[in-house]
Amino acid sequence: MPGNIQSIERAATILRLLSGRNRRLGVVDIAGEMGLPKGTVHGLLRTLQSVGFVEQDEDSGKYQLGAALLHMGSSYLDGNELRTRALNWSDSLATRTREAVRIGTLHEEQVLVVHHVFRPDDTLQSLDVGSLLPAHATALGKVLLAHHPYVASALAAERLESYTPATITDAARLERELARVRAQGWAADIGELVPGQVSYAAPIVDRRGMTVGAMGIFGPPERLLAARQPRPDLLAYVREGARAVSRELGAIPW
Amino acid sequence: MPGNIQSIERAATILRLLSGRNRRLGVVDIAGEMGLPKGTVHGLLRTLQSVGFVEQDEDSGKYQLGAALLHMGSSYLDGNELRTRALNWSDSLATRTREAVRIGTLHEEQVLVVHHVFRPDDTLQSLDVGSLLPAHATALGKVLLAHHPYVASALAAERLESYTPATITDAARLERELARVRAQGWAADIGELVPGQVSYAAPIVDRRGMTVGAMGIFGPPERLLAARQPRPDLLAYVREGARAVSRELGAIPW
DNA sequence: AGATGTGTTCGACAATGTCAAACTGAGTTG
DNA sequence: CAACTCAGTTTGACATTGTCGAACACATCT
Repeated sequence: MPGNIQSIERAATILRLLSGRNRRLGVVDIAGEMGLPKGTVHGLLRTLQSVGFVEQDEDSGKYQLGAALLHMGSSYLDGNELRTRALNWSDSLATRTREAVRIGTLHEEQVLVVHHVFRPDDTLQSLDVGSLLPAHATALGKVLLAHHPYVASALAAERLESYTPATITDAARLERELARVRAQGWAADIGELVPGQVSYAAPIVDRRGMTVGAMGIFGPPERLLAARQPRPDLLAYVREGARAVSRELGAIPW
Repeated sequence: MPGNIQSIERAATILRLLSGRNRRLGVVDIAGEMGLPKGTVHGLLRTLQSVGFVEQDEDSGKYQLGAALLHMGSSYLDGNELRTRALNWSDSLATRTREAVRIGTLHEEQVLVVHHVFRPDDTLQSLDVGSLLPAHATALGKVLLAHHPYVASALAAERLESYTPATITDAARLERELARVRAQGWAADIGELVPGQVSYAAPIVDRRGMTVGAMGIFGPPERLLAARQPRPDLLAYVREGARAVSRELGAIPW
C-alpha cells in the first residue's frame, strides 16, 4: 500500500503508548520510545491536544489521553452491529444463568470486550467494556482464535504469557485445545487468566459465516463447575444465546 | 500557536464526523462535508484504517469508527482522576438515594458523562458513559456552566436548543438560573431534557478550586420531587457526595 | 552557581502529503 | 447490452507541509 500518512501513523503510535501501561508520559519519554526528536513529538502532541485527543497535566507537564476519545469510543459502540444485535440476548443470558455476560471480538490478537452485562445481583462489579483480554487465556479468546487460524498461529509464534498455573503456554497444546473448541463449538477457561475464575463462551457468526465475535459468561467455579467440568445446563444457555445472536446477524438459521 | 499538523487535524475532523449523527459515511460524503478532494480524503481514511481508528464495511464500502477507539476511550477512563476518585462515593450515593448517579465534565460546551452508576434495582438500564448531554438542559451541565462563565456565554451566544417545553432557551433566563446555581451550590433540571425526568447535581472542585466536574442523580419526579420541589434529603446526599469527592481530589477541606 | 532535567520555540530544508485527473467496477437506464 | 453514473481507488508531478536539530526558558536538584 503506497503512501500512508506519516504524521497520522505517528499520532496513532503516541495514542497507543498513552493507552498502555503508563498513562502519563512526557515528551522525552515518547520521543525516546519512538526514536524521534522531541521537537517533532511536541508538534504532534500539540496538535493532538488541540483536537482533544490528548490532555496535558498542568502540574507535571506530562501528557495523557483526552476526553474526545471517550466519546468516540462510545460512538463506536453505538454503531457496532455485533453489540447492538446482541443487547437483548445478552441480557436474557445473564438473567437465565444469573452470571455476568461478556461479548468480545478480536482486536490485535487480543479480545476486545464490546459488551458486558453485570451479574444480576447487587454486588459491586466493574465494567470492562473496552478492556483487552489475552486471547489464549479466556473462553472468549479461544472461541475467536479457533476460527481465525491466521491470528492463532501469529499469536502462538510469540511467547504465550502465563497468568496462572493453568494458563496454556505451549503452542502445540494451544493448537490442540483450539481444535477441540472448533469441534465441540464452545470453549472453557478454568482459572487460566484469574485463579478462581471460570468462563465459557460460544461463537457468534455473521451472514457470511465468519466468526465475528463470541459471547460467554464468567464467574466462580463453585457456581460454574460440576465435578470439575462445565455445567451442561449453563453451557446450553450460552450456546443458545450465541446462536440466537448469530441468527439476528443474518447467519443461516440453523 | 504556529504550526498545527494539518493531516492530524483533518483526521480528527473525519473521526468527529463519523461519531456524529450518521455513523457510516462514504468517501464522497466526507469529502463534500470537508470541502476536500476525494483522493485526499481517501488517503486519510486509508491511514486511519491501517491504525484501527476506522473500519470499512465490506459490503457498502462505507467507513465507520474502528475498534481501537473503544479501547482508547476506556484507557482514558482509567487514567481520569475525577472518575477514579469518585468511584466509591458515587456508589454510596446511589445506594443511599436508590437512584442512578452520573458524573460529568465539560467537553466542547457539552456534558461528557465519565461515570454512571445504575439505580440499585434489577430493571434494565443503559449505560451512558461517553455520552454527550446538552449543558443547558441538565443539572450536571448547569453546575458546570455556572462555574465556567466563558463557556456559558459562548453557549448562550448560540441558539439554545429546546428538548421539552421546560427547556431554558432564553439566554438571559439561563444566565439568571446559573447565578442562582452559583449562589445555592446545586442545580436541578425538572423535565428540561426528557419529559418526566428530573435530575439534581452539585459541583466537584479540585485542589486549585476549579470546578472540574459535577455529580448528581436522576430519576422520575414521583421519587425525586416533593411539592414540585427537589427533596431536601436527597439533595443533601448529592451535595455531601460531591463535597466528599472534592475533598478526595485535594480541595481545601471545608 | 552550576548542572541536569523538563517542555517549548524557531527557521531552513526537502521529504511529505496534497491535488486533480484518470482508473475501476457496480449498479442503472435507455 | 452498451452507455451512463456514481461509488471507491490509484497515480504522479508539484510545492506545500511537516520535520529536524539546535537554541530557549524554566524548573529542580547538586
